[in-house]
Amino acid sequence: MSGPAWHEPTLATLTGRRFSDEHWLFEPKFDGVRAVGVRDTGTPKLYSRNRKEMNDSFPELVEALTTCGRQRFVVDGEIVAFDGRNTSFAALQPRIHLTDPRRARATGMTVYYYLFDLLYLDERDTTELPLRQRKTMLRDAFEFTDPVRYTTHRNTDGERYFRQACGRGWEGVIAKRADAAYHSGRSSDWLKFKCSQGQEFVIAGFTDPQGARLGFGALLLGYYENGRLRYAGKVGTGFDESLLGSLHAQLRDGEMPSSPFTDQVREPGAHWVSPSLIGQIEFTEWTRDGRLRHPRFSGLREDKNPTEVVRETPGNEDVTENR
DNA sequence: TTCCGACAGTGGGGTCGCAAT
DNA sequence: ATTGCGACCCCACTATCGGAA
Repeated sequence: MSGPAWHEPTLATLTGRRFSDEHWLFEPKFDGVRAVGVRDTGTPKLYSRNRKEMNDSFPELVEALTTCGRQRFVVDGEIVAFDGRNTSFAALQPRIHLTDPRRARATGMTVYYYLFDLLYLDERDTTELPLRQRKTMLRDAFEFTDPVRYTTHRNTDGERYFRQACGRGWEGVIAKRADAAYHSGRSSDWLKFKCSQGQEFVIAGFTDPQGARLGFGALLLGYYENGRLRYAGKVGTGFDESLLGSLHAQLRDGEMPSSPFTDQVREPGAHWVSPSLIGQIEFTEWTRDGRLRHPRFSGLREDKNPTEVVRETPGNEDVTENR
């Protein structure tokens, strides 16, 4: 890199392993949009993970980067909006695609740019330096005033930090190897510890497969509320080929002509099945529209009656479970 | 030889922009 | 005015293949 220029960001690898290790440090996992900030003396640019320029969506962040005291730099961070105390992708979403900076500002949604890495400063490419050193340089290089913020990290006790993060309703924690150079693309030097949710859902339909897919595309999921079957969205991942085949056979046996849902489900070509199978589904959160976000299938549940399947909320936990 | 990482392909919710209806 | 579609954001997961160990 001869000057400050776009650099493909590091992507963290999901892991179920939690650990504490003196060679690793721990950061909050934000629920926002990844952004690489580049300035070569002129107007700073904000780029998405796929190198799409986002200046028009976040004009106040561009402005803040202009006045932060440095002429030539490349930084890595996350653009976030808050819903209460926590970062919220849903809150940010209406701004992401806006192409008119005046409209972006007019949304009234306050956004912040949390910086957590430094790739270039003044005349120097810093990507080969160890992470800890890059972070120190980053912290010292800029005047952090809203909406640009420095991302604080923990040096110790990653497991405890993870538990606290989940308790606060965060998305999770990113663990980073403290002595590693900056690596573009997917890397095992950065690991995601995700706080996940899961519960059972009734399977009440399925969609046709696309392309080379076998069996079915996705399962249509529901839960009972006051004796009526509410729609909770679809799940289309988590199956291997044999499960796609065997589940599809079971579903065909239970097919029925009309929708068992009380909600209108607009799903062209959907097949309806009598709600007797129950699936365990992992997901990140409920969306505003009552659908599952990032759902994945983790198995069939044989130990429950479909009518017992309800939407679980904090304080509405099934006391027979010990998750 | 076995294992691992990168990649392609399938699937999810949501939003905007634009063309077709 | 409404609807449908693609292109983006956020993703999870499986299958495959080639190179590293």
